[in-house]
Amino acid sequence: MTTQQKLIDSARHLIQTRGYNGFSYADVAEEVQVRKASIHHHFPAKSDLARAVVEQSHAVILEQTRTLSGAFEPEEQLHMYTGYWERCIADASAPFCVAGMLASELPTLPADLADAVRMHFRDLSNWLEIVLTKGAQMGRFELQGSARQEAEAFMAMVYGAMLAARAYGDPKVFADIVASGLKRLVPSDARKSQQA
Amino acid sequence: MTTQQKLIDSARHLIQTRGYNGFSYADVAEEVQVRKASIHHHFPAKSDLARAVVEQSHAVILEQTRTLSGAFEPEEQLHMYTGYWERCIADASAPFCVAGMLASELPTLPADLADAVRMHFRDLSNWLEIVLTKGAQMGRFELQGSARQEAEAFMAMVYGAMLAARAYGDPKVFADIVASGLKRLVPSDARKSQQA
DNA sequence: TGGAATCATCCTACTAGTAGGTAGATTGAT
DNA sequence: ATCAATCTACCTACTAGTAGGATGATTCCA
Repeated sequence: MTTQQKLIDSARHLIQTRGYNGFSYADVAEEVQVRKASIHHHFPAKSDLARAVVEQSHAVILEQTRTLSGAFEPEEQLHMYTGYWERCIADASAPFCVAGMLASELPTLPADLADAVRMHFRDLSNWLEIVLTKGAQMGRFELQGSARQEAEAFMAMVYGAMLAARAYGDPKVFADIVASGLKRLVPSDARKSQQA
Repeated sequence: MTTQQKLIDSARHLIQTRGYNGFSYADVAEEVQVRKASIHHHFPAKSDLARAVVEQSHAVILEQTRTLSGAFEPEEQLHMYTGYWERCIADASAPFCVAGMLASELPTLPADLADAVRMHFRDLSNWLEIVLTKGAQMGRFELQGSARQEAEAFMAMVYGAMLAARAYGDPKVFADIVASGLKRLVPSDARKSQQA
């Protein structure tokens, strides 16, 4: 793996656990075992490094949602999305979404980095809206508001669940909250026939 | 107002907008128009100041929920709780809950401050659990899991909605998400009779 | 094929500025 | 006379970022 990628990986982990204002080039330098000046060679400013982290995460998610959308049913897609985070949080490999962490710090971020964060949220909620719309058309989901509203609400619950899991120091909290959120989308008659 | 209270108010505002790692004694000193050393006289360490902020907010919320619980119906109580934040976010006076902000930074916080944050979440979810239980007994709410689970999910959605509103830079996002969350708690037959 | 120039990478050494925090003097009310 | 509140002046540690040199691989060209 290239030094550049090691730097991004280290920065990602540090942002997830400590936030943008909570880590320094010195932290990255120690994790990757290079000098601070070497980081500046690859990423002149701290915001460049953080932006690279966000844009790479963004690209991965975009690719994965594209792959998922052709091959799986709407409810499976949602379940795979939440399941991904469930595993990340449970094994502590990624205890928080990078964009979620940065969103809480948004007012303090350099403009270019803030833009990258906003794009993540825009694309994620767009994808959720599409999945929910499709699921509703197929009769798999029962929406109570517009697909747009339900998508925002679902996304909010996922990020709120991450926050709660962190506050309680318990990954199970995330799983429980998200499970109840998924359950609410399933039509009540389908739920009853499953229970029977 | 005492200098001490001015310091707490300033710190609260700074934590809400910039987070614990995003503000310094120099920021507070400028807002309150005193020297840094004067802040250290009242709050020897930064974590002491932040803890005072959290504990004061905690006390206010505890008192308000106690007042509410005797005088209002469960659905009114929830509406007043979310309405409080709706107004805070809309007029930008308090664009984020202090404890929510600090929870995202939890791994970087001094132990005593982290404990204070955890207590806020514990008490808030306990209150929500009581309100939801009462509402369910009165037939005003239709819970799909245990009251405990529903309380955690509701809380997660409120905090996720704050995050989303910040990401989009639009207070209306918070209002929309929370409205859909409240709607979901109302039994479907009550909803139908309202629509009719 | 044998340099010679180029370039990316990484380094040591440094800067100016800011962080949280301390020592000790001054003020003013009780 | 005491004591809380505030101040000036300072400290050490750390921040992001820079200047410029060493290394080593690639490319250009005679």
